[in-house]
Amino acid sequence: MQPLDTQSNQANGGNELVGELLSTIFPIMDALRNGMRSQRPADLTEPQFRTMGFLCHNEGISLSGMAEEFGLTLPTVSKMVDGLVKRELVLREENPRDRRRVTLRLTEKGRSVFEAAKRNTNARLAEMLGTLTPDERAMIVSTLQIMRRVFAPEKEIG
Amino acid sequence: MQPLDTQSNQANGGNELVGELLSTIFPIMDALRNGMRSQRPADLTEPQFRTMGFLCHNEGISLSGMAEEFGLTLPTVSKMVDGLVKRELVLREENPRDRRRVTLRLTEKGRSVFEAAKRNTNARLAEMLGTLTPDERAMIVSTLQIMRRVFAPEKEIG
DNA sequence: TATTGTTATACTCTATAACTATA
DNA sequence: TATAGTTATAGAGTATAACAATA
Repeated sequence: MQPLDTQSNQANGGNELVGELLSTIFPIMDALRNGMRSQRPADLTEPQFRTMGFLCHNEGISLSGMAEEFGLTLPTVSKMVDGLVKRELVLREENPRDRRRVTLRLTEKGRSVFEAAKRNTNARLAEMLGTLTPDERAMIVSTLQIMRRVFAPEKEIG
Repeated sequence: MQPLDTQSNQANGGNELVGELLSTIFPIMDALRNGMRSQRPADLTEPQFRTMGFLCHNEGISLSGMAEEFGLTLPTVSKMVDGLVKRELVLREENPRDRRRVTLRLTEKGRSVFEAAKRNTNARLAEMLGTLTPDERAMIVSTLQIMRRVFAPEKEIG
């Protein structure tokens, strides 16, 4: 949102970048949250959106698998899943091979709510990004790939 | 964190970008939160960090000014400021010219805690970005400027 | 009457500690 | 004994509704 102290970020290599990075991603996160919240009552918070997006591609994962994936504690994901189960967006099922383990997946309703939130989020962000030229968008694509190498090295998009 | 459904984002202009944008900024936000939380007991949450960064450059702003700036409601910022006041990081003062109004500023402790969190956050992110080549960093700088034109048009860094 | 802010209430997100059930 | 998960508790962040004080 703000430069957060531009003056002191002009020294060396990566450091120079950080203030600009923060004052760019904060407004993006704001726009993202607005997109997810814009169609009540089927709206989702950012953690719920991430959780359901992950379940969309990792059906049957356990709670501890999710906790590790997201870098959160077990009680945190357990409680977050509680909320999604209460809204009938996610199913908690027992794993018969190891009855300590829970397996998770989206309900049909969950999938459709997630897809709607994603469409909405995409539409909002895409509309904003659509004001750029093709060259500018291509430059963003290349740069995002570089940034993912740094911040999400194990999660390249194929 | 995840692509969140790469397949369906390959159609038109801005839309193609959105999946890549999300799977890039989520891990960045994770790294940022880790940086802010890494030196207890003086750690800050992301909203606290943003609030204090804003106060750092806008001493004397009112609660409603902050609420508008952040796109939050008055009760929300009032309560968040409560927490910062309780930790003696922010001062709430009465404005004698309009006694309905509150003016806010960082305490000395607040300033030093914020600077420490910022140093820590910067160091962590800068270390990660420092693995890139100068050309790659220059490309990121240019791209962030483009993205700010889209998502934070009124807040250019001078 | 309109504006500024607080309080009451409720829900989500997060953590640590203590617990249960299963392996 | 170790692992998977839940429950208890607590604090932060968010909202809406109802309120008080000031203009």
